[in-house]
Amino acid sequence: MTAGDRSDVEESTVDALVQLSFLVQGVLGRVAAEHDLSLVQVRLLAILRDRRPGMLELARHLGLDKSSMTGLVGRAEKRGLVRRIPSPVDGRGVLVTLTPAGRELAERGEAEMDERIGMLTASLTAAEHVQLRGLAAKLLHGVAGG
Amino acid sequence: MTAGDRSDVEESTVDALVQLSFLVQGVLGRVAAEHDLSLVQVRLLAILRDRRPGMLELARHLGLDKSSMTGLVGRAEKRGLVRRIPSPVDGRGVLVTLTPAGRELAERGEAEMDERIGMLTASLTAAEHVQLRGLAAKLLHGVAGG
DNA sequence: TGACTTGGTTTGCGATGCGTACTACTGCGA
DNA sequence: TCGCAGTAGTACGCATCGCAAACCAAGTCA
Repeated sequence: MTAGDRSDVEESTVDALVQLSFLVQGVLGRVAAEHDLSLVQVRLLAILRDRRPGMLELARHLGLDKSSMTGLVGRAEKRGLVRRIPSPVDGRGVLVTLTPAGRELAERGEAEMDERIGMLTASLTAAEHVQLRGLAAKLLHGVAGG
Repeated sequence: MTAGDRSDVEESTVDALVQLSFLVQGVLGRVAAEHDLSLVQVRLLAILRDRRPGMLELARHLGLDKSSMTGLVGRAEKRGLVRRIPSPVDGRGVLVTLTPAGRELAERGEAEMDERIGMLTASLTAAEHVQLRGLAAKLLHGVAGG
């Protein structure tokens, strides 16, 4: 083993985590595709549900280059999901906001994803739900925290 | 709530799961990118580590169209990671196999991913490792099992 | 005012993935 | 043995996606 000091037990945890992530992303991707959306588009709409950011801020949130945003927002705008509004405080700036159609799609999509992912966890007991949330929180924390 | 019969507690489990999957995929994607590979390429190499499938079988494993495989394998071949071998039993068929360079990259990449994902779980106790594997297994099972 | 910064767009490039059409080989029945 | 439906792959055209570099216009600051 290249990472010689990691036990087999830990390796298999890694494996479980990776497989799980592919499972979840697969479901998300499939649901998104049913609405002719990519995962990035979904995330875009999700962000816009409670914010009205500029292009640069969006790029930061999505981990994309600003030049990629132009296209992403442009395509979403062409589909009538999103609108560009000139910033009232900065003549260069643009604020991106959901259209009613975009909001509707965002909400429907989110509900559907909740449902479909929820189906995965349907067989878990209440205690297992708690466990899972706890573990996820701990893993997610480890990133921000240290 | 559209999915009205799902409790808030369950909703937040879904959220945890989704966030976790993005976290893991993000790490994987970053490691892959450091080697100029996409996640699909990594999966391709991983499959080839212990198999020598045809294009169609590969497409099934990766959930891609067969026409997408031509390009994927073609690019990998151009980079010297993979080789196409005419099938000995089927004149139409092609077997895809790792070159030594491809195998080397696949192994190094896998080790690195194990390590990087392992860093996420480093703070978990032994008991939590067991929990996590158990939960993942249960979720993954639910898919195949029904 | 002039230099620099900053928010966005444009352009060009390559990767990715799909659908369709096409080629070549297989297997099978008459 | 011939002929034909089915199968494995490829080629092509299209759209999305993401990056990098060049560029533009509006703000900032000395």
